[in-house]
Amino acid sequence: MKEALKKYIRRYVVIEEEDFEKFCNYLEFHQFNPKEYLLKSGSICYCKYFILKGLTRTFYIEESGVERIIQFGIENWWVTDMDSFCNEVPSNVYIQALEPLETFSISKQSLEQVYTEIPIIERFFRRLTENWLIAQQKSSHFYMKANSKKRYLDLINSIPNFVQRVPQYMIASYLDITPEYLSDIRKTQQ
Amino acid sequence: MKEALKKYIRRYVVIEEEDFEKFCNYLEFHQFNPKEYLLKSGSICYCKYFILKGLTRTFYIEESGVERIIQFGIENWWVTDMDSFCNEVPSNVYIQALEPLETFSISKQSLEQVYTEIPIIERFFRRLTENWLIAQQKSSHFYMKANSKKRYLDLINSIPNFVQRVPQYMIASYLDITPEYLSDIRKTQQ
DNA sequence: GACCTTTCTTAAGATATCTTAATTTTTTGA
DNA sequence: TCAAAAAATTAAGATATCTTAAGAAAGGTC
Repeated sequence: MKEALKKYIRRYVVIEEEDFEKFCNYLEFHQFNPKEYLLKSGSICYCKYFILKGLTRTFYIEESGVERIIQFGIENWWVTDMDSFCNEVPSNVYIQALEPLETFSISKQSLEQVYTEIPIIERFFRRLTENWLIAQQKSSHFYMKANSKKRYLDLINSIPNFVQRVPQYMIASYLDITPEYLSDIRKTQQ
Repeated sequence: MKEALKKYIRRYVVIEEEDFEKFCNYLEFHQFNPKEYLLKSGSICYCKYFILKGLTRTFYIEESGVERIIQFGIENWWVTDMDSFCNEVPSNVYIQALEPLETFSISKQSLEQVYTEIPIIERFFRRLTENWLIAQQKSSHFYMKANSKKRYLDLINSIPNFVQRVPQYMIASYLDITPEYLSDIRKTQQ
């Protein structure tokens, strides 16, 4: 189980077994049922979660009451609300399990301690954050220049069989289009 | 001149004079004239630039030939192409001075060395990147839910007298709308 | 100061996407 | 297994934004 995490970390840094084990001592294993919340709007996000198995969505609720999905989390992904986690401010998003979920979590407090005790882990998270930023930039530029259809095609091609795991109206919400229009796109597509 | 940078770093971490001075030894002072390029598409971005004075834009050119501005850089801002810098791949953006520009730059090679020699600087850049990510996330969510007019009003309110420093068609490009439509928005606005 | 270039504005028609509302299909839970 | 709830589709009319094209204003240079 820890192997997946080790492999993941080694994509970013060279880490000794010993340091990895030390890091693992700070992690907690946590399971969630579908529809259960890892985080609710209004509370502070005190953890980062590494997804071992399952699927999450991160969304906020507009004034109009509409839910907007801003991120999905899948296997080998860290999920958290960065703003709330880093700045210890109340979150305005929800993080919810969509499938039976298995995670490792680490608290902010632990993580700060880890950064000082195991510098290679701070390096790992620095690089991870850099890559996350790069991905976020790319997707937001792609989002700007591509129309809805291209965004949809991009999504279904980027993560194989991801679309099957999530109801279509959530895909629409993530792509920032209405479910009706997504339906339209799919019709003219096939 | 170094004071601005020191002050900036101290917004993120507690740093000793000594460490700061050590870090400064790796920096190079660099000036650019308006329209001069800090980076051109196709080449690798080997530096991060800290802007002491002036203004930059980062843009790419679409297949259609249209320039799309994805970022402006102003005083007390680090500019670089993160993807190209971190992964040493050819950039697909241009970074250009719009005003006479004064910067400190640091090369990737130096920076890697600094990370190992002065851990507090690695922490600084970790936190900086976290905050950058948070800002990027916020702006991309705002962008999604707000219409053009709201995006324009948000921009003119967020950085005082920024709009005066940049031609309107560049503002339009940054807001991802046509100059004609921005003109329209401004008309109905006042 | 006048001319050439760049930037900004105006307006008309075109298009992508939304809204609303009704209908059909699929999923869920008792 | 069936009824109720949730999700997906369809279609018509509405709206935000774009495209094109032309004219007006502003700025830079000899």
